[in-house]
Amino acid sequence: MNEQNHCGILIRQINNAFEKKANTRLKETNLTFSQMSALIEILNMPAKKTTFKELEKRLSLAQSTTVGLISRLEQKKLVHVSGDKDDKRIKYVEITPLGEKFCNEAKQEMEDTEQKLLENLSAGEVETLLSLLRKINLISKDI
Amino acid sequence: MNEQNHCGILIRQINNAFEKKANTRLKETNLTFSQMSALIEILNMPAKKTTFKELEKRLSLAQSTTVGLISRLEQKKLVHVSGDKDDKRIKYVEITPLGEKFCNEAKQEMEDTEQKLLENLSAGEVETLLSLLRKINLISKDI
DNA sequence: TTGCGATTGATAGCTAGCGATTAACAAGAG
DNA sequence: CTCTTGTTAATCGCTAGCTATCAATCGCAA
Repeated sequence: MNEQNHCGILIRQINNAFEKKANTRLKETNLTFSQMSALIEILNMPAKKTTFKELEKRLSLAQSTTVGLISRLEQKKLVHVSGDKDDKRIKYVEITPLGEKFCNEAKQEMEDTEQKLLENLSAGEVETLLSLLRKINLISKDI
Repeated sequence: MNEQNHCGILIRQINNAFEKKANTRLKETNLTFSQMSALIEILNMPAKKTTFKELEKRLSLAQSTTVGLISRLEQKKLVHVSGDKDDKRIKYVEITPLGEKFCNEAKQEMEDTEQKLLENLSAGEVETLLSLLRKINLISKDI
């Protein structure tokens, strides 16, 4: 019925649907999908700490979006924000133990949702899809 | 460097990056990516007309989001809204000639952006990707 | 006919995302 | 040292998306 051939529109629809479902499941954890994605990215960094600027690049977000996101995480005590004593422009964001705990709980919910999204694909198809998505994700940062 | 294995997060990042770029290019057309997606969907319908409810389903949006989106398109005179004389709950949205003109201009900009996103993939890889995305898009509506 | 469940749309209040602008600061050229 | 250029963060005003809730309407069953 809906034979969509535009890659951008397809990705947008899948993203909207997935995010909606993930946020429903995440509601009990008091985290949004976006907030969880940020926490996962911080956890992947050495010392579980990074700069605002680096996080912005990793998440493909605008600078103004990153500020707001971190601010909401800070209010919930899930991250700790600090300055750099040498370069006063730079700010760091570091995950707290509470943040790490919440993140791990939430990650499980998201993985369950992913499972459902991919359940009609074979293991090989899933690998192919992930590999192609990783490839265009690299390009997408500077098109 | 950034070895992301979560399908949901990958899709989210690609979508953010693509939407950002597409909106930049679309700025001259006075349309957003989201508005253009809606216009394309309406154009695909017989008589270039559909109900609010049907559009909502096609776009995988929430009902409240659809109302706001159509309202902004109506303000720009790109769609025309009307009621059903039999069932007073139902509202129709119909694309105007102006809307069709804007949509076609904007579609070209989006396709150029898609071209860039996919330029590192072979023709076969693009087909594989689209086919897998279509497959999970169908599932995504009811996970 | 009345009344109840289902459907459809509207509204309010929130997070998330963007661009544009401003401010603070760093670093290098002269 | 001063000026200029580039980098980083903060803020404002907007679109977009969501849930929850309310209101109107329809259809059907009793």
